[in-house]
Amino acid sequence: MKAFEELSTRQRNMLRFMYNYTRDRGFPPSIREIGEECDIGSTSVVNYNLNKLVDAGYLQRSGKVSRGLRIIRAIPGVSPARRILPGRGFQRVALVGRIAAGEPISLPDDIAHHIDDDDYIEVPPQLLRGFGETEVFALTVRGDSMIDSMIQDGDIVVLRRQNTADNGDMVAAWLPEDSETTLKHFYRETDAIRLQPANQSYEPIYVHPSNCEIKGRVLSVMRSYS
Amino acid sequence: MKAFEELSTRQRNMLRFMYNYTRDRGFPPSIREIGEECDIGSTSVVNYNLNKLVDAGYLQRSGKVSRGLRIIRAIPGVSPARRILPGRGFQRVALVGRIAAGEPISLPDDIAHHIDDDDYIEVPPQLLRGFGETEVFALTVRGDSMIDSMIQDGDIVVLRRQNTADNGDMVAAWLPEDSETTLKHFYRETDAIRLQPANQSYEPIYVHPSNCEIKGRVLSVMRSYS
DNA sequence: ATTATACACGAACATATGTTTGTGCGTCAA
DNA sequence: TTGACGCACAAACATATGTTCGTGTATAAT
Repeated sequence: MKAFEELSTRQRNMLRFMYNYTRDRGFPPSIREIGEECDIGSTSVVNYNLNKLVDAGYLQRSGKVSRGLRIIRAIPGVSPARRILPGRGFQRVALVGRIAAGEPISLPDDIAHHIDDDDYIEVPPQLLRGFGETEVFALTVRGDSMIDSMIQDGDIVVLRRQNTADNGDMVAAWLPEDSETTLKHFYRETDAIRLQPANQSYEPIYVHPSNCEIKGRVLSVMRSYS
Repeated sequence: MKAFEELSTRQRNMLRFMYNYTRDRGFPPSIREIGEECDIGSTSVVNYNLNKLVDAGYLQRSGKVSRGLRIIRAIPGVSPARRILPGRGFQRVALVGRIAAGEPISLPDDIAHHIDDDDYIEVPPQLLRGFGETEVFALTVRGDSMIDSMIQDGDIVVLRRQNTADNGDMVAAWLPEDSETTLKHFYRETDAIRLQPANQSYEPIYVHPSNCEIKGRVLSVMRSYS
């Protein structure tokens, strides 16, 4: 159970490479691929150091099977990023921008296209309500203008991309006439749309349907205190 | 992009096997292993159906590389369980109870002892601020009494167990004389403690230090809209 | 009947890949 | 010196594993 710093430079490089490779491709590298990347001429040297890493408690090996490697201990200097297997475990959600009262929400047309980018946040399953990675996105809230909806500066809101809403839904709405973006509970009245703050001590807003573009439904909010 | 139910029984079995195998061993199965498990006599049949799964949008294949498989779409009926790669990924946090204005926070003495229980919530790393599983716990907020601190009924607050606080910290405090629990920003003044709501439109509370037991520091809040 | 298509089988093939063996080069202790 | 040990290299070896080919059997469309 050696500490990471006690490993040789070569072994640290190998670990990092294996980690990144597995994260990016979904399966571990072969011995020869490790050698190539870490400038090791001979496969036996890779094999030798792999066994060292097993002894040090970082690796599991399955004998005789190709790519039979598994990193079983956290190593510094690597980013977790995307999951190897999809599922209702944790999901990465594209953090596509920010929301503030005075500016429209600008959404890239194709959220799925965002997949290759770096701006991601990991969201626990309870907060996703069953929706998939591609239909969900996240925004950072800027300013205190959403305070009547119990959302403050720095909060991250997770939304599902949709243009309609049911009564009672919390939605992100763009009000063209007011040049306002807001997060409110949606209620369709006979002649207007009522946007109801989450905090009872604030008054609802009434807008004409033509002055209310729904951008998405709010699924959840995450806040971190510094 | 076929739905899971449109796949043949054989293909569904293959997907599930690949998923479980990868989850349990850390790397994908070989073609022959898939065939053996799914009662397929010929490797070419496995190969054929793997390509079908690629067409259906469930799988990625890396040509010529052994075990070059990656499941890229969630499939029903499998449990995520352990992560393939270790890391500062998600952590389970004990959900030890609830907090409401009228009742004290009751914390089990040993949070670590709670580990075997079922009441857990998974928290993304950003919200833990580097603290470990044993020093952190979570509470469900009941009632609207924390509304001045931008926290509403149903919210889950993650706290670090501690009895002191620095100025500006958001803390969970039990006020014995008032029989009140509250979440506020903590400020030590010359003669009293000021408990400042997060929402500027509410007034601070001043209490005597003897009437303020700090239970923990609030690290983050999670909210899910139904 | 004919063609096309989806799916399945077995066998042969090519090679990607883990394993082993022999050797050499340092450092350190006896 | 000597020997042990950790680490590295190259080459040969054995096999695990992806790929391809020829064939067969249904079912549906023409």
